[in-house]
Amino acid sequence: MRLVTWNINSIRLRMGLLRQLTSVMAPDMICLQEIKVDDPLFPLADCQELGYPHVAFSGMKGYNGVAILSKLPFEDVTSLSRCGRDDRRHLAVKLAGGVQVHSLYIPAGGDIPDPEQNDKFAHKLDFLRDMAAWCAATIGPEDKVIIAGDFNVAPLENDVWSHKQMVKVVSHTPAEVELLERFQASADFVDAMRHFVPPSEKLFTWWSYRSPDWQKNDRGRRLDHVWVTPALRAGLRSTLVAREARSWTQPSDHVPVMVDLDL
DNA sequence: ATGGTGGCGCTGCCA
Repeated sequence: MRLVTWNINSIRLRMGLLRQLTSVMAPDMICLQEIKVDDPLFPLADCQELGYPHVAFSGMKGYNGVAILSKLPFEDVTSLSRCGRDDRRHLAVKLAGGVQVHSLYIPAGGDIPDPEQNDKFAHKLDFLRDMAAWCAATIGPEDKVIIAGDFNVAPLENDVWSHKQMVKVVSHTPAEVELLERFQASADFVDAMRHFVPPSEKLFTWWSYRSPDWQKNDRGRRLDHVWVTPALRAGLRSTLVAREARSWTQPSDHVPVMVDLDL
C-alpha cells in the first residue's frame, strides 16, 4: 500500500497539483490537511475523478480541515474533536482487515513559545496531551494503526536547518518535542520516515513562503510525519519526500510525504 | 533585530 500525506493548504486552489501528485506517485491513499473548505463545498466529484472512489472529509470554512482519499474501501469514518473544540483536525477511517488510517493536523501554535502568553501555544500543547491520552486509551498492542499528517513539530536536531537557531522557535522547542515524544510513546509508534533515513541526515518537508530563495538556503523543517504501530513495522518498505513539489506552480509550503508498506 | 509570503474572503486571522 502506498500512502501519501500532504498539507495541501487549500484543496480547491490546488486541485491541479493534487492531480499532478496522483499521476506522479499513484498513491493508494492520500491524507490531506488544511483543506480549508466547508463540507458542502468539498470537491468530492473531482477527487473521485482522480481515481479515488472512497473519500472522507471533515472541513470548516477558511481554516483547518482534513480529508482521506482512497482507492481501497473503508468504513467507520470518524471525525474526532480535540481539546473540546470542533476544529476539524483529526479524521480516521478503517480499512478491510482492520487497519486504521488517520489524517491529523496539529495546531501550529502561534509565535510565542509560552503557554501563559500565547493561547495558541497552550492549545498546541493541550492537543499533544490529548493525542497521547487518546492513543493510550484506544490503541492496543496488536492494533494496526497509521497516523499521518502535519504534526507541526520537528522533533530531531536534523529535522530543522539549524537546531541552535530553532530551539526557541515554535515547532522545535523542548516543550513541544517532549509532548510529541509522549504522544509517540503512547502507542509505541514507529517514525516511518526515520525508519529509513538516519537521524544524522537532514530531512525537511516544509519551507516557509517567506523565503523566496528557499532552495538556496534550504531553511526547512520536518513538520509532516507518518507513524505506524509496531504491528506494521515489519511491513515498512520505503519512504520518499517529494521535495520537487515545493517548486510546482503556486505550491503549498508543505510537500507530500510518501510511505510504501505491506499491511 | 526585523520582516519577509500566502490563503480565505472581504476584515483581519491564521499559517
